[in-house]
Amino acid sequence: MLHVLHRNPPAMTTWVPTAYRTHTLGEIQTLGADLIDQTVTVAGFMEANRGKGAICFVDLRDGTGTTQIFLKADNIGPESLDVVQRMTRESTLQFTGTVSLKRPPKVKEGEPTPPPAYEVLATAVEVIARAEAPLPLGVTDTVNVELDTRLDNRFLDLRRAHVNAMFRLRGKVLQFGRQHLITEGFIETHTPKIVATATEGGTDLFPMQYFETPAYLNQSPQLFKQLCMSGGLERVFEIGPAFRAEKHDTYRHLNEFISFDIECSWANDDDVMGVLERMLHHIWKSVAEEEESQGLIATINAYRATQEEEAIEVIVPELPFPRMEYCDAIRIIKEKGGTIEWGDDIDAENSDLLAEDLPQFYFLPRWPMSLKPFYIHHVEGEQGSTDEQLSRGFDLNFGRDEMTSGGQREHRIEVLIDNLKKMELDPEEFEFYVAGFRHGVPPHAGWGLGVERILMKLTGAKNVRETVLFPRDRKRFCP
RNA sequence: GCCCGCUUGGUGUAGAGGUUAUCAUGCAGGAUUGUCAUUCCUGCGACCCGGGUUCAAUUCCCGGAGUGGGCGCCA
Repeated sequence: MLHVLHRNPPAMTTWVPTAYRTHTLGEIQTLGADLIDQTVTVAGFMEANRGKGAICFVDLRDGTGTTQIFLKADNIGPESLDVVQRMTRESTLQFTGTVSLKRPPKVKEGEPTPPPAYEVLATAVEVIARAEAPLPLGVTDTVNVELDTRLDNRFLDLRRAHVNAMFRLRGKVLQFGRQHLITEGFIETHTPKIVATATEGGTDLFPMQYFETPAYLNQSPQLFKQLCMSGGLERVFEIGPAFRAEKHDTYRHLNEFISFDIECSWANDDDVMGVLERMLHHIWKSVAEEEESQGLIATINAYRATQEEEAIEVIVPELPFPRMEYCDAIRIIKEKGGTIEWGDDIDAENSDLLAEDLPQFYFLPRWPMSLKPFYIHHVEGEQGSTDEQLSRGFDLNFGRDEMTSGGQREHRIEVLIDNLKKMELDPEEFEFYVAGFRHGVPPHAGWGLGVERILMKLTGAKNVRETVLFPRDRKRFCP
């Protein structure tokens, strides 16, 4: 039932009364027994009104839950009653009244009686903003709405319980991830988003004007977080936007996304894979165990049930995550009949073959150096099956989808300059970066994780746009 | 960028070369009701744009626009 919203705030949250309300609607339910007969002022969106006669019921919704407002002509006056009865759905209303125990619904014999609920017996109403009708999309309607229609009217879409839950869950995921990294000694940083140099090779960037000079929106915090290592910050993380002007159009790509990045000194690729799997494990475990997060998942599942979609289940991944080295991945793909040669990138079709046996998280370490960017470290003597140089770069996949790429970074300045030249990049253009390696630098490693892709896996979203408030893609940058 | 599909009331859909274009949801009005996905009655509201074929096109063909899926690339 869609009206069962799992939005009551956790006990630790304090909702201080504001100019427009003395209590949240969630509080009316959670504190109801103590509030009986007290006068309260509440405010919210009118989800529905029932009753055209001498009485009327309003389902009022705010950010914490839904509560029924009971109106009787005797209490509120015939004029106010009429106003509410004629009110359009999703209008914002403010009610003053007394808290009372809601009469229990009639239940069929044999069915359990629901727990006590509370309502507000209204004595006054204030229309704050009347909603125009019809709504571009129904907030509580059971009809399916296409993603494009939803995104055009995102503010209304967000009022839908399962969509709202998605973004609350997004906040939770960021909170749990942040929490974990802090316990491992990482500090939160921010790197610039306006950059002078093409970050990793000069393509696929959004150009912009910086006063008199051309500049770009940064595609990744990569080079700057490495400079933090040279600066002795030792362990940093950043949760921030990255911009890529790639003209892709798929369920998992955005032109602006939030990158969850870390960089860690005195560490190699294996060390930061450990950080990554511990962090993801913590996020999944927290979502699976924390009451409020479970409520959000339940809200999403309640909606999925109306769409006849399978319920999502938060399966906490076991530590350590499986590791499948690049060479083994190539071998397995070939065994399964996939078309691939050593040195090729692993395309979607071949990823599907790997995902048959590894449907959840797994690491793909030790890619060929030729497939990795200039800043990735390699160890001489580590050769693949065709004798070519392996790198210390890795990916983390969830089934067929790439979640993360990371690796140990090249801290040897001669090798770094050599890499730049081999990849036909001009070391001069990267002078601001290369300079950071001239006066001592710790070996270091790190990764970047797509927050939206994590959310997709957690919530069963089939399109990454579902996990972003106002997604930017090839065709959309408004709203 | 390439390949494939789709476009019908506010939303989401069914459908046929020709009669009043289906259903759900919604909206308006009414009856009933301490309701709770209320129920019942009445009404409202749609064939993406341009061209072509045809006696007749919303339906078939071509083009455009929009949109969805797959791929490349990536997080």
